[in-house]
Amino acid sequence: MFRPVNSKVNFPEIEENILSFWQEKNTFQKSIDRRLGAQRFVLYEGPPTANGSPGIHFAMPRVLKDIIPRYKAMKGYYTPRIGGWDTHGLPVELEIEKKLGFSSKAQIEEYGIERFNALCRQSVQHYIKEFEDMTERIAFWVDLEHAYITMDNSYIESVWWAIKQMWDKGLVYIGYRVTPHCPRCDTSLSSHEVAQGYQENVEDPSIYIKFKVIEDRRSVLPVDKPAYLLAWTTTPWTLPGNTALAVAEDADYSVVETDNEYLVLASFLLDPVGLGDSPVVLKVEGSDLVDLRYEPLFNPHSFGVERWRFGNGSELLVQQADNNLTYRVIATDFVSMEDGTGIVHIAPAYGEVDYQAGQEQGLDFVHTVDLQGKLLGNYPFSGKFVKDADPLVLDNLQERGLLFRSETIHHTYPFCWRCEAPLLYYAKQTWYIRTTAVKDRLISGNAEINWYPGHTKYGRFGDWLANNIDWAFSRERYWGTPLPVWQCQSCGEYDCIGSVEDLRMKPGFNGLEEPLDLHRPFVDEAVFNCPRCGGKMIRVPEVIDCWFDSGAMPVAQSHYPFENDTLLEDGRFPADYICEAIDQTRGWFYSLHAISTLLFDRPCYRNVVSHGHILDAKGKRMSTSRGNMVEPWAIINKYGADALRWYIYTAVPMGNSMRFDERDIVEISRRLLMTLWNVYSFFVTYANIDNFVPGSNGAPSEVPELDRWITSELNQLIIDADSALENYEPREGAWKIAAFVDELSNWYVRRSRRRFWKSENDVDKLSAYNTLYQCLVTLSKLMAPFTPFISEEIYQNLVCSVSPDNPESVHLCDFPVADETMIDDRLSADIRVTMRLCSLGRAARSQAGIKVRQPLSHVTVSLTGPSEQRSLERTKPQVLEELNVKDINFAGSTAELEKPGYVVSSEGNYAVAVPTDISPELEAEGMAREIVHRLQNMRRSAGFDIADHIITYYQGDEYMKQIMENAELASYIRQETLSRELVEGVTEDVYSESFKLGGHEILLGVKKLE
RNA sequence: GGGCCAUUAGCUCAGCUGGUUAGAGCGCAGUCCUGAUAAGACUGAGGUCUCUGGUUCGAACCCAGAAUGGCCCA
Repeated sequence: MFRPVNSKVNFPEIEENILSFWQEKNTFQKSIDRRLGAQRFVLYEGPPTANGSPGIHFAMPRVLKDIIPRYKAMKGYYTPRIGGWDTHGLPVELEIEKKLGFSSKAQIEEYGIERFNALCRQSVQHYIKEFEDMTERIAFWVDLEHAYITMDNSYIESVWWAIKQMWDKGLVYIGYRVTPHCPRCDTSLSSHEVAQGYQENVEDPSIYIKFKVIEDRRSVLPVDKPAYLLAWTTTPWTLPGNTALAVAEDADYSVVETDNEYLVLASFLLDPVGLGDSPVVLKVEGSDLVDLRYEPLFNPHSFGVERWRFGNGSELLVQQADNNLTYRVIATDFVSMEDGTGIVHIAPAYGEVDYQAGQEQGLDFVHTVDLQGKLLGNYPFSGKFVKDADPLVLDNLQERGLLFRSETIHHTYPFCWRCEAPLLYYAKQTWYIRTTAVKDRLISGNAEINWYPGHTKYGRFGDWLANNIDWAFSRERYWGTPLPVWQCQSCGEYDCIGSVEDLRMKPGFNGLEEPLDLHRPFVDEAVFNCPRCGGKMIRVPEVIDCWFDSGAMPVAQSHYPFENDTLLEDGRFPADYICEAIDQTRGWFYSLHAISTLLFDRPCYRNVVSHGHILDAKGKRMSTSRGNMVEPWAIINKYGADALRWYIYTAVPMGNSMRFDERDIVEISRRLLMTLWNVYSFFVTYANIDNFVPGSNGAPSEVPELDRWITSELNQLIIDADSALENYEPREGAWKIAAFVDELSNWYVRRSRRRFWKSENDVDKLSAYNTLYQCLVTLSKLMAPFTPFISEEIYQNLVCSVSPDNPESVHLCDFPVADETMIDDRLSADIRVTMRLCSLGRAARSQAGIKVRQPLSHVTVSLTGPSEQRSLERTKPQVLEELNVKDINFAGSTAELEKPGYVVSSEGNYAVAVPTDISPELEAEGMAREIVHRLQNMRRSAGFDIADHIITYYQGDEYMKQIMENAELASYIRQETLSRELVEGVTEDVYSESFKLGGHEILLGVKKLE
């Protein structure tokens, strides 16, 4: 006996029970252990940032991650998978700052880094708990007990090791990076923060400045008067940092003559600049101006400021003082012809594109502003805040006759979202990793990776690699992996530390206390002696980019190489599969790839799925401020995790963004899960009545057609689902499964119902039971990776409850293997024709207004050709029954069908005609069926069990009496309604209802037999 | 401002290598079927395949540009 199943089902409740079952049986661990020794299939878990409560964005990648290893485990792979948590970084710090009401780094230092970091640690620990609950509830099977945590000492130590490897290869260096910097908070802002602080209509100076061309180098320009290049800027304070002027190579420039000088600017901009009426003495191309040299407005050497020059990558080399310093004109592709003069002032320290140009063209680099936004050196405006210095710069230039024009402009400018100080684009000292040194290998390694969707490979990711720049990986913050670099206070020597042991063994080491915590401020106390000069080595203040943390997980999760030193040989590296949202292309997908290539010269993942983001039902990005976040718990508690999982697999093609609409989940629950559940509950109900025991009897010599058909479909489904998952296309597999469930319910079961409830226990009935049983059990296995809960529930009851020899969980089963000999394409085609004709027949009936319950003598059909006619001949009984007709006639053409007395329905080359005249005999038969229908409903209303036998009472007019007394019809009615007899006269003590059927009154009563 | 992706019925999505009249589900209106079904069947209404050009005998599909939305960079 199977456990009885109610057709009413509460999925969340079932799922909770299954979760306890898995926990009790340790099923996840067993699913791994049973494959010990088999080939590994490795998932790398991209660690979620444990900051804030898990939203639906958290559930999505995890569901997509889960399905593949579950499938692989069933396919025989050994699939241990380790969870992980990203715990460092600015978002965590910001949350604590908010809590403490801080708005600057100074406040953090005042409060104490130790206390501050303790709060950060506490915060992520709190959230990890919430994330774990959600992970478990959606059945993402991953080892949370041994999850790697990026803030653990062992993790940090591996990260140090990785950095040291790169250091030893000469791939770590100090350079500058231009970042949006808040001079008041003394910190860089992330792009997200910058985006929050844009203000429109900000007033700024708009000035045109003259740069004097060096006489002996201006062969292209007339020489009788001094010549000036005219440039434009809205940030006069950056002018002391100017080291080049840029032109557009293919643009036209004009040389304009005024009283005592020549001015050079883009021809297109003569009018807007106010020189439209001045005589143009010469026209040149931008390329003609390239390499012209000009005098700096402010020679840094005259104002006590250092001059540097770009070397390799972002490296900067100090330059000798030069009182005759000149700069040159360069060509770049970012010179705008929409405003300004077509000649762009370049200050590599104060702009991203400026900086890049500096790097690419080996320009000079002059830094004239400190981190608080005050000008350095001994300029007339030194010590002033940049915005206050602007007018003084203008005065100075005016005095020297170098200011052509000065006005104001209103534009959009970014401000600090916390303190509203104007942000400065500012080159800061930053530690770099020279990823460009392995650029070719990054690109060739990418060729070995399979991307889903495929376009990302040479699109978004490939482009990113092709334009690779060195990785600025240091951060001037507190809660992060400390950069393991120490510097000598005396001679400036640097040393990189690759392990805790390494540090402790340093001569003169002191200061790292137990219990060990490698975070600031504790690590900052570690000091040792300089190997070169014996001076005191102290750690540099930076921590590292948390993307480096997560990108180092292939080694750091195993504390490699301090433990697990066979990692690279034993199959745990590289990963077979990783999966995250598309924004990780330049995030984790890149940091993994870069670090792996730098350390091991090879990629660390073979297959990567990048999925799109979840948007709200209107297609807008979800955000707390918009108030359109979807709370995953609410969805799960209402519909269950299986429904949510299925939705995530099927809603959109991989990589597209997904509009989340709760109504779609409702539909999945109803259309797929409930349909499946009802098939299952139907099976159990009748199987229990008949005491069906699975596999109790061999197949009948001739397997009935319907059973062969659904078995054929089932085996095809196995192939389809298998290949879909093999190809990382869960959506394809899910669709095929859904289509099968639909066929199973709405054709196989619908057509087979009578076989299950007929009273004889013949081979046909047994075949039906065996077939439906096979379908349900196989489905539970096929669906196990997709919908682990309902699969388990069905498997437990259908398999475990009756045969304890089988694996104790569906997740410990092998993935089904198709028996291709059972696939019968001809039969599939036959049934397709049958379904089509039944559909048309029903349509024709509907048009004619004749209920299906009313038998008809025949239908006439027209088909494409002889093969389809043979199809129909083979499945004729199905059509007769489904359409409730006595016979089928064939017509040569559709035209033949259209004769009087028929209603035709057609589609393509198919047509079905039903006759509209109905004989009294057929009408009586129809009436009998009508009565059966009413009695069945009454049985249900009266609360009888399906198998209860009854006595039926009736009272009606002469016509009704004739029907009830007609031997054949009465026998039919008795059989259908399990009535022992039909008795005329309805007594008070029975359940009764009256009906008017086809103009005839009848009162019916039913009474259960004891 | 640049790159990638998307845009097909009121909604969510299919639509193969360019080839007959562009499909499904939901929703809506109606009819029917049903002792597994909270389901199902049938009919109907609903389409400028985002727009504008181009290529082609033929374009939802290929090309160019634009718009809108998303992501990533500036």
